[in-house]
Amino acid sequence: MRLGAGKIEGILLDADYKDTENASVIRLFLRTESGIKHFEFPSFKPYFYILTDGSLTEKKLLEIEFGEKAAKILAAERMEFENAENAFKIYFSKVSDLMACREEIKHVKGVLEKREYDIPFSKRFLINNALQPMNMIEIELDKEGNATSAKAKELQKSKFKIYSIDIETYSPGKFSSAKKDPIMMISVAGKDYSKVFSYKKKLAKLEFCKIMQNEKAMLEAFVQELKLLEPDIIVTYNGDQFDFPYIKERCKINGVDFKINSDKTEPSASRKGMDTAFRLKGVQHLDAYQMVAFLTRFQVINLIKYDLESVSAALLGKPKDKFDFKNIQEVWEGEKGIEALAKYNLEDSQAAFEIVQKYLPLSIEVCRLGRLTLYDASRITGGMLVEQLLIIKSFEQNLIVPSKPHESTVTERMSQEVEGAFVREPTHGLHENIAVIDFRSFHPTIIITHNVSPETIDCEHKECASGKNVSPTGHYFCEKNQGFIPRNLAEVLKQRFAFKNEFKKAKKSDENYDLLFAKQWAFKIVLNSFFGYLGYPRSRWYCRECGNSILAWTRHYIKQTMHRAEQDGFEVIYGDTDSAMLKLGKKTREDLEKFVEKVNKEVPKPMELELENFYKRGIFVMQKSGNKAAKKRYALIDYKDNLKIVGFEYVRRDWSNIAKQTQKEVIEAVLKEGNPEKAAQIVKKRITDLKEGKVPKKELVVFSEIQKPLEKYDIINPQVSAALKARKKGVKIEVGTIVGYIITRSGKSISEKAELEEFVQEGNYDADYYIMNQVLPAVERIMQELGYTVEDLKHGGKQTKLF
DNA sequence: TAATTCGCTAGACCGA
DNA sequence: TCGGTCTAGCGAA
Repeated sequence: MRLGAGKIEGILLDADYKDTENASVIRLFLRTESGIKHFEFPSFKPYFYILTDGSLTEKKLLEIEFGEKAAKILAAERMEFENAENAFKIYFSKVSDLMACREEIKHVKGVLEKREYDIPFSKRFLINNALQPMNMIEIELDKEGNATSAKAKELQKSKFKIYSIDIETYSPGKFSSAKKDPIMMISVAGKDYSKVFSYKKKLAKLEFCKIMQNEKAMLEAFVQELKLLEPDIIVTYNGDQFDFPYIKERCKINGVDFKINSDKTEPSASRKGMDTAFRLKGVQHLDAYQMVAFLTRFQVINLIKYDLESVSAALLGKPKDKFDFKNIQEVWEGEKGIEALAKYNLEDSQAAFEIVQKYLPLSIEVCRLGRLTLYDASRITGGMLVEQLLIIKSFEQNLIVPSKPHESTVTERMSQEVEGAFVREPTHGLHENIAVIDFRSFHPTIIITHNVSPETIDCEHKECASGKNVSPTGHYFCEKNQGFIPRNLAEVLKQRFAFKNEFKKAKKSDENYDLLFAKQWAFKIVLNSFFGYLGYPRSRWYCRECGNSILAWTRHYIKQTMHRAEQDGFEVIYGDTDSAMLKLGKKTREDLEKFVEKVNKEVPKPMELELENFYKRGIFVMQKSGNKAAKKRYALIDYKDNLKIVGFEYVRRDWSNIAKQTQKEVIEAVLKEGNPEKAAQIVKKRITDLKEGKVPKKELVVFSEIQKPLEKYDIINPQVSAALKARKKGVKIEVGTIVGYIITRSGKSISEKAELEEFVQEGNYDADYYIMNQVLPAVERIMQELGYTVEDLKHGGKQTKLF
């Protein structure tokens, strides 16, 4: 359609391919000055590799027919790879021909293996042409308007057109069903833009409402508006599962064209792992719920609950009022309070919009790093991101990519046991003047230091078998040739440190502050995912013995460091995986710094021990049962009075606020003020409040995730019991639902007493439970270290002794 | 379709 | 009714 040769610039939004009768053709979607356009690349053909015994020729390959349609290889080319022999690159006209061939090629005489046959065509194009979605690219067009080349342009700060949408649906029964229940309203929010589409006349007086005749007209107006706005990104909150499939179904029922893809076709749900995702072509669908899951996976954020209200409150500091959906039917039909519903609908869109604004830079860095569309980048896992990066590196370094393992291999790999890290049993009690030291990027630096890689393990060189890369497991790694994994990981590590340093120097007011934060974090994500990927059963670069060797080295190095510290006169009080806690005693900070320096002269580069911080005071407690000090739970306070609480109930979502808050205040009184009497008073006060029935229910909620279908539980614990009761009342409980429950006064066992928060009246709580099973256990072992018993705590101070 | 192990704790379940 | 065992969930690294 587009005629005339020339160049076009634009932001790359998407890549896919289109099938014509004879060919599969790559298309790139660009945000150009005149809107979102797509361009076709007919010269790029689908391909994969075969490894042969050397007996095959190009001519022979071209004669073979595959599948029912007798698909043929378009062209075959001999290839030279460092890590494979007698390889051919075989091209096809269509992806369907490739698929037919890859099924049958193993039966061709002379073919030993197929490789890179499962890399999607459009992803292949982005990888091979070094194209980064969400970045500027330049395309060259020939006279017919076909694109002949595409190349990345210089990095630039991009502004995207982002609009967020949300729907409210009619739900006379328990849940809405797209087949019969209409959409009541649709909100759209963007920068300086707010609109709600509906069809209730009463809403007309709200300036942001656009009122149509009926649902059909509303849907038409909404689709029309999207076409007009032409966003680069459409944001939803759970649009993968709910909004988009629902809108699509309602459009179908009402006979409305839902052609919002940038190529004017209808979008559809696609599989993404176990779930379905909703992919748009060109314009990118960014599901903020998926984005939040992504941020959680990579520990950028840590939230208790993942509904939009909680996420908005936690990330934006804006608590949203929850609409009372119990009466939604009356509201809609009687129109009483319907304005509040419209406002609520709009606020949902706005909240999702703002969440995306805040974290989009990180997702965009992942797009660039992995040459992934925003749709893919925002839903990717750590393992998949590492794999993508290694595929890119293989292409750049002229290496052929290993295949994914068969299912039987995966099962076998899953059954392999691996010994993990070392955790030292702490010295319990209250300690003063503590230093925490740790190895920065421990796993990655061990991989690089000892050249750990699937191709370097137990190499044929005799010298390597007794050299510096012999792991405590007995396996050894080549000293002569740097492995694929360490080589590329070293590059990631270097970039991560560079960006991290740049970010540290940056000021919040700097223009590129957010960008630097995103960059260093994106590299951190990849860096930390490499080790897991080596031991991940579906990995293409799986190496269990590599993983075991790395872990054996972590145990070796941290124990050695602790030993050295003791030799130098420090008291080691704790350590976990990559860290050690030292009591300075009579030693000075300078002594400690010298010690760190000394260790760093001993350990090979790029391994490095760092001083994390000095702490004024710290406390370690005993296990609840068993006569040992508890690992992975402690509290520290630094010299600026910052508390660091680790592992305790305070950081866990499955404890009530009242227990957590009391624990925090107790820790504060003990560590900051060194005042256990005050701590005892705090506990006493809480017990009194509980007894008097004064405690508001939001302080009593315990959160827990339902991790499997309710029927599948062998043991009915409190959260399952509460969930089962709630389901009967019409609450939707799915795998992954996080329920908040309260222990009430009605029932015998704790499970019987558990009810979802929303069904509990203020004041209806089992005070005894909250005293004996929440508040006291949370503070008991802390106070025990200071010589206080539970009885002391109940009375608000130490009981006078008889003597 | 999916990174891992180590560790702690609660509360149900179950047999004596 | 008691205490041991098991299921379940979450956090540290």
